[in-house]
Amino acid sequence: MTVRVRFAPSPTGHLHIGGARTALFNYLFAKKMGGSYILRIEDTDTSRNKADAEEKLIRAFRWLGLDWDEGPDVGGKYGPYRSMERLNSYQPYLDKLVAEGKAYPCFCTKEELEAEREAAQQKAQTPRYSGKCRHLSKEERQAKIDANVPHTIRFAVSGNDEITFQDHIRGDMSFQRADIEDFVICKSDGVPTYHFAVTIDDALMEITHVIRGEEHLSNTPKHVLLFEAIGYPIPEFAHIPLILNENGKKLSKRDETILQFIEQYHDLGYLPDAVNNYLALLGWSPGGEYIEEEIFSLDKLVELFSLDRINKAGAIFNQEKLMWVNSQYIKATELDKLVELTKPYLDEDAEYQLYLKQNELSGEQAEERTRELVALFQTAMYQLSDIQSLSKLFTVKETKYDDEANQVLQQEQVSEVLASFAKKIEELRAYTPAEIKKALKAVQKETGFKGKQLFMPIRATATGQVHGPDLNQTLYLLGKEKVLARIDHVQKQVVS
RNA sequence: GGCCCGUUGGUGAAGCGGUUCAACACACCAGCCUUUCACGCUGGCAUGCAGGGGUUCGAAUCCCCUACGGGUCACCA
Repeated sequence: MTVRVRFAPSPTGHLHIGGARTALFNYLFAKKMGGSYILRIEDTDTSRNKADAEEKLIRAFRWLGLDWDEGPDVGGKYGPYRSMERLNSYQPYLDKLVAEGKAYPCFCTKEELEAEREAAQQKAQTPRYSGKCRHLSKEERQAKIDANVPHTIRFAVSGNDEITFQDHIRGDMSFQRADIEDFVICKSDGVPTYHFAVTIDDALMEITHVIRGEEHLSNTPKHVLLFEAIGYPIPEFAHIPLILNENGKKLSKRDETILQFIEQYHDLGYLPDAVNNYLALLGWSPGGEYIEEEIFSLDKLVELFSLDRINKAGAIFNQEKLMWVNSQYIKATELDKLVELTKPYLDEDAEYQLYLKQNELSGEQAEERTRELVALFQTAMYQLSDIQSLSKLFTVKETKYDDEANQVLQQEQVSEVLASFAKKIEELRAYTPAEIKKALKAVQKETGFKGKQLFMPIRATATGQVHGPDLNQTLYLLGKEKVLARIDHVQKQVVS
């Protein structure tokens, strides 16, 4: 049997990290098993569908590199891959279930149902459908249908036994049939509900494994019932634990304490494999010899993945760890590639553009400067967009001296070191990192100060901070004029 | 509230009845490297595995109860 899995989102907005992680697990499993990974759009909630949502979803997935074998845009033998284009597939099953008495029309209005629900809740009872339309006589039914009374179709759940199924992650699951109400499988506008659409779709598309979020665990008995009713084999299930926010709650799309859309990570300069890598580790971990590693390429993840190593408990999303994973990928990226990826952030940065202009850098020189910057900050970037704040070190006109810097500038050797250094760089025939290094050496010789006593005053003076990238390179990129001006400023203002 | 699911450090997690079982990673702290900084490296960080009962010669690992957390109870998916 060939494995066939699917990710079946509804097109209601951006792809979020939970969906991406579910899709990733499906993808990894399919690839690992040599099976097919299918993208299917469940758009039966016509009122909530957003026009460009599918397009955004697809763009985000393409960026992540989770390509599907069958889907709305690439087609496939089991198409179409949008529920609303599959209406013809659902109808015969609906008719059959009604004809067999396994489903029936329900004429209750939303208002009636709502009232019943509220009444039940007031009495602290579990709200559930009364089943009143189930017992309508043939004649009553026909009369209402002839009178065009709007109706839904409900699935008739009867019996007292248990519904059981196997979950790859949780083991044996069982639910009481009596606890499941007669649920709606077709809405009054003739569109099937999600429950009906997914099961028919999964059945007809010959899906072998349903890997989805834990929020669907309690829906699963309904699906099992439907598979049985239409006489199709029941797929295997794997309900993966939820991704939680830092308060341990299920992510809500309105939750703004956390960046939860893939697009946001794209925009901030995350590398797709870093996102995949981190997401894979949320709720899953490789066993065996790889247990002490954390960085895995997509191919490696495919190789290592298995459903039984998925955790049971929900996982709190930790943005810091994602950032760290991303930084590992940035460090491992070849400079040429990294420059290419980072350049857009500098291109859109007004301050950097101004800096290039003021330093009369254009064309190849500008490219070279960009490259130098990226190289300098490669180990400091956690996100590619960090280049914008990092590069302020060079582009900002007036530097602010922070407390630590001011403290350094109180030291008594500062004035002497600065004076010597200013003189030395004035004498330089070329203002390059290599020459600056020599000048620093010369200052050491002349003043006798070295190490922190030598470098700190200069770094603090030139940048206003005591932390930063390589000093030679920093001084070089700052430009001679700026460095001299700041030395002058410090000599006059801060010291004394 | 009913029904499900879960509970190892701040976070992700390893562990799947017994030779250090409380790995590893993020974060944090300390030190080293670097004539400065960062990267990196090294070390520290749960006397205990939600709590209480069992089972067993022996339990984080099996069973039960309690507590807590989460999911779900729509003509949403």
